Amino acid sequence: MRKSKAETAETRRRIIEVAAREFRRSGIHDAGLAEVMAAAGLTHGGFYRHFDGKEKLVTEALAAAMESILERADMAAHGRDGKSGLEAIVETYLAIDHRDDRSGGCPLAGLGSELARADDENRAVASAAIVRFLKLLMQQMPRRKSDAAQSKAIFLLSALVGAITLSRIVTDPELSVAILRETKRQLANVS
Amino acid sequence: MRKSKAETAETRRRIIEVAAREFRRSGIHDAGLAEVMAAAGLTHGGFYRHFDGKEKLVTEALAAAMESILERADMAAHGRDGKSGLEAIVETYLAIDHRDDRSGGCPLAGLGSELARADDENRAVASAAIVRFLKLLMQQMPRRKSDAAQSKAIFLLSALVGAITLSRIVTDPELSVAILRETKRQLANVS
DNA sequence: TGTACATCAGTGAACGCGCGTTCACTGATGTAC
DNA sequence: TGTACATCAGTGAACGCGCGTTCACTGATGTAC
Repeated sequence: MRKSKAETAETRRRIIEVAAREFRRSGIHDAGLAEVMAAAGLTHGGFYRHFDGKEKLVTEALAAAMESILERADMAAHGRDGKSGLEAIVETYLAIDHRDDRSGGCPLAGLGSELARADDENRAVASAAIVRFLKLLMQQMPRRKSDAAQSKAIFLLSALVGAITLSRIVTDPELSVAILRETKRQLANVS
Repeated sequence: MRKSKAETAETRRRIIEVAAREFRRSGIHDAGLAEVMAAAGLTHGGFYRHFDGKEKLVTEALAAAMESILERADMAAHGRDGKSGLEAIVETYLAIDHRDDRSGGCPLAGLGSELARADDENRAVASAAIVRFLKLLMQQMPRRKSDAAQSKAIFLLSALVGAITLSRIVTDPELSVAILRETKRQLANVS
């Protein structure tokens, strides 16, 4: 049954990718290893050939999820048409598609309160991603190195994460879209 | 061992109060019933004399936690000195004390991503509280019944919830306080 | 290049633990007369 | 008001289930010569 090195690396990559989705979809605790391994097309027993334990997988999956979100925000900022980079990022982030795509969405929103209780290593990974997100936002601003730019970036990210979180909690569909729409509208004045 | 009706009601109330703290401290899933009951000075077996199951307790605890936060925001808005009602609420909410008090803090921040995955009943309870929070914020505004007021209230709440969540995730203490400070600063311009 | 052996990815059963839930029991409270 | 019985809050043991982890085993890959 032994697999080639290339296949092993590919399998490991696939487990991380699948886990990143499952953790965001069901929460870190509620996504079981057997479930993740099955989604990767494997049985649960083989998990420990790739990772030392669930926590290690969480760390890698979190990093991968943040990477993909940052990439998406970066692409939005560059592929804009007429809009400013900030507007493009905000519109992408506060899209209904993002609200409805828990599995593929931003981990800061999808796992926010769980991350706040995570161990130092996972919080450090999330922290690094937050810093990169803030830098990405600042790069879209005219006076990008000023304290004011950092202040605005922090504010923006807080509003983005809070709005997606609230829009997912709320049971009234109209209020849910209003949260996204009005947060977008107000942020247009800020940036 | 039977207790008087008054004692029974008091015990039930205490279980809810303790649970509201434990759920926020450890997360809904990670706070066990035995742990909650022990914190209430009881053994776990008696739990089912008061509630049909864990989910029912979660609903009541969530309602109680939201109630207490709304009350605190309301008090802040009234007990202000010189500041506007909005400023007072924002300062109370974005205080370092609030960031550090997960057990007693706002459930929207402390349980946000878990609530987004909760069942309809619990999301409905959270929703009702969100609506009340928005109304409370709108009451502090000059043109309190306008669409613009609702828009600002939504924006404010998103930023508040997002900022506390992020400030709890971040491992760099300076960045953590900066998130609270700068969100406060930017909100001063909005309101 | 070919061969013999070691390595190790993956399987599936089993283990151990924690947690929600159930249950028989106790004895004080509540109620019917 | 007093008495006899029913009710039920709380206890602590036990159950059942899910989940993370371990383990013996298989057989293909990698490596030493």
